Amino acid sequence: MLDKHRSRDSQDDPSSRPRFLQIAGEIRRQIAIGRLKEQEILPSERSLSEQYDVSRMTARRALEALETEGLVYSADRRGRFVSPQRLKYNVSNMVSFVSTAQTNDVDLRIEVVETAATVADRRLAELFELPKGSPIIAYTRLFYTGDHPIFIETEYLPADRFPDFLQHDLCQSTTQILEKYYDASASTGDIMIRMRGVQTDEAQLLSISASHTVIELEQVIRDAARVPFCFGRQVWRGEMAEFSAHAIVSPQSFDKE
Amino acid sequence: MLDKHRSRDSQDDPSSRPRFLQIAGEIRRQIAIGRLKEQEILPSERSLSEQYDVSRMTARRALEALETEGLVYSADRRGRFVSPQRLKYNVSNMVSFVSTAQTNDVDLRIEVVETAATVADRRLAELFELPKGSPIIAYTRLFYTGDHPIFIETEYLPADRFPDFLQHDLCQSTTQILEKYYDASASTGDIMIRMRGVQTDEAQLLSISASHTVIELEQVIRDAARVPFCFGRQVWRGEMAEFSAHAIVSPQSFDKE
DNA sequence: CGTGCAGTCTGGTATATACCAGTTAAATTT
DNA sequence: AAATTTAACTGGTATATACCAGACTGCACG
Repeated sequence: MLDKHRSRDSQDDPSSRPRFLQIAGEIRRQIAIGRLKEQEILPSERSLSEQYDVSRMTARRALEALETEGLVYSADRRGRFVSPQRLKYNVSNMVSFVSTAQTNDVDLRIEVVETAATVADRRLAELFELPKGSPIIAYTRLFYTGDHPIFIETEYLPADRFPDFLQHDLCQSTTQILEKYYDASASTGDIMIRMRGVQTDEAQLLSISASHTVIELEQVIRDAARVPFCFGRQVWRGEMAEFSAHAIVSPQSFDKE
Repeated sequence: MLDKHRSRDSQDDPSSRPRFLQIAGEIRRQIAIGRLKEQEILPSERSLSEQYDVSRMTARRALEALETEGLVYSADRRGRFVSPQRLKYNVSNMVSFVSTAQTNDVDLRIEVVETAATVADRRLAELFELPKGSPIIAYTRLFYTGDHPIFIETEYLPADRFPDFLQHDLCQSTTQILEKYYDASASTGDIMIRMRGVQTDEAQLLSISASHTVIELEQVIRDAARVPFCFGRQVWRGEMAEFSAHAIVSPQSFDKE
C-alpha cells in the first residue's frame, strides 16, 4: 500500500518553483503578450486543472495568485476575467477627477448609492472646526469604467455652507457644483493613502470577494482662506488605482505628531 | 413541496457567513481588544483547526484572510505573528523619511542591499534630461523597524553631479548627504503610488510570500531650479504603509496625459 | 413566439489526507 | 558543560472529493 500515487519525482526536480506559481506565470505571460485581453474570460479552474494535469485546487491557487496581484478578477459563479487597465488619478490636480477622466476619454459612470443629512461626529466636527452635532451632508457614490466598479467615494460637507446641496445631480463632478453654485473652490488639501482589508459592504459594492485588499484615500479640501469645506473618503479596488501628486516642499511644516 | 425541509444540523443556520470568515473575525477581534499584541505569535493552523473543530485547510484560510488584510504576517515554518503598527510617511514633507522617523521615535534600521555604478537607460535619461548612457549611481536599501522589514528603496542619481557618492555611509538619510556635501536640496517632487503584486526578489527581501501585494512609490526630486537630481522607487509591505501629502492646487497645470 | 425548466457550467466552501523542509527545543551523547 | 542528535513542531504544497448556489444554454411546451 505504499504506492498510493505514483507521483514519484513529479515535482521534486530542482525546478523547485511551486506548480501553482508556474501556472500563474504561464497565464501572466499570456496576458502580457496579449493572447488574453482586457475583460476577456480566463479558462475555468476545472479546465485549467485538466490542461496542466493538476488538481482543481492547484489550478485555483494559480488563479487566486493572479487575483491578489490584481491582474485578474473573479465574478462570482460566472468566471474569471482579465482586469482592465488602471485609472490614473492626480491628487494634486484637484480640478475634479471626473472632468480629467472625461477629457482623457475614460468611460466613466457614476452611481449614487446613498445620500444623507446627518450631524457631525467628533472627527468631522474637529475637521470642519464646527461644534459637534452640526448638520452635515453626506453622500456615497460608486464609480465605474463601463460596468467595472473602480471605487466608492463618500463625501461630507457642512450643511450650513451648502444649502440644498443634495438637490443637485450627483452623477457629475461635485467639485464643479461646489464651484459654480457655492463659490467654493479647492486651494489646498491634505491627503492620506493606505492599503487595507476590504469591509463586507464595500466588497459587495465593488463586487470583489471578502478578504481582498483595497486602497483607501482620504482628503480634506480647503478653500483659499484655508477653511476646510469638504472631507472625502475613497475606497479603490487596489489593482485599479494609481495615484500621482506634485509635491512642493513647504518652507516650514507645522503639522506634527 | 414549497417547503424544502433542510436539515438544521451543525452550521447551516442562516448566519450563512463562511466558517473561515467567522474564525478570521474571531481572531481579528482578539487582536483589536489587545488579547493578541504586536509581534505576538498566533495559534498554529493545526491548533486552530482543533479549537474550532474545522479542517486544517479551513483554519488556514482564516489565517490567510488575515494575512492578505495585513493584520497578520507569516514567517515561513516558524508561525504567524500579529503585524506591527503602520509607519506614516509624509511625502510632501520631503525632509527625509529617516530623520522624521527618528524624531518620532520609530526604531528604524537600514541595510544596504546593493550599490552599483551603471548607466542611464531610456527612462532615466529622459528623466534626468541627460543623454542615454550617462553614468548613474544606484543603490538599494532595506528599511526595518526592529527586525521587521518595511520597504525596499532603490535610488538613482546622476553620477556627474554627485562624485564619490557611494563613499558615504548609506545607512543614514541620503537626503542629508545630498544637502550637506553636494548642496542639492529638494524643492519639488513628482510622486506616484500604486498597489501591485510583489516580485520574487522583493518578496525575499521583505520576507513575504510570493503572490502578495505591495505598494510601490516612485518619486522624482527636483531642486529649486526644477532640475531633477534623484529618482527613487520604494516597495512597501502594503500593511505597513500610510502615505500622507499636502497638496496645493497649481495656478495652471501644464503636464498632460 | 416567448416562457419556463432542465441540465451543465461556474466559482465558493469544506473536509481529509499526505508529504516536504525548515525551526525549535528537548534529549542524548561527548 | 558543550556539542550533537533527535523528535516534535511549523507553514507550504499538492491531491482527491463532495456539495452548494448562482449563471448560462438550449430544449420543450404552451
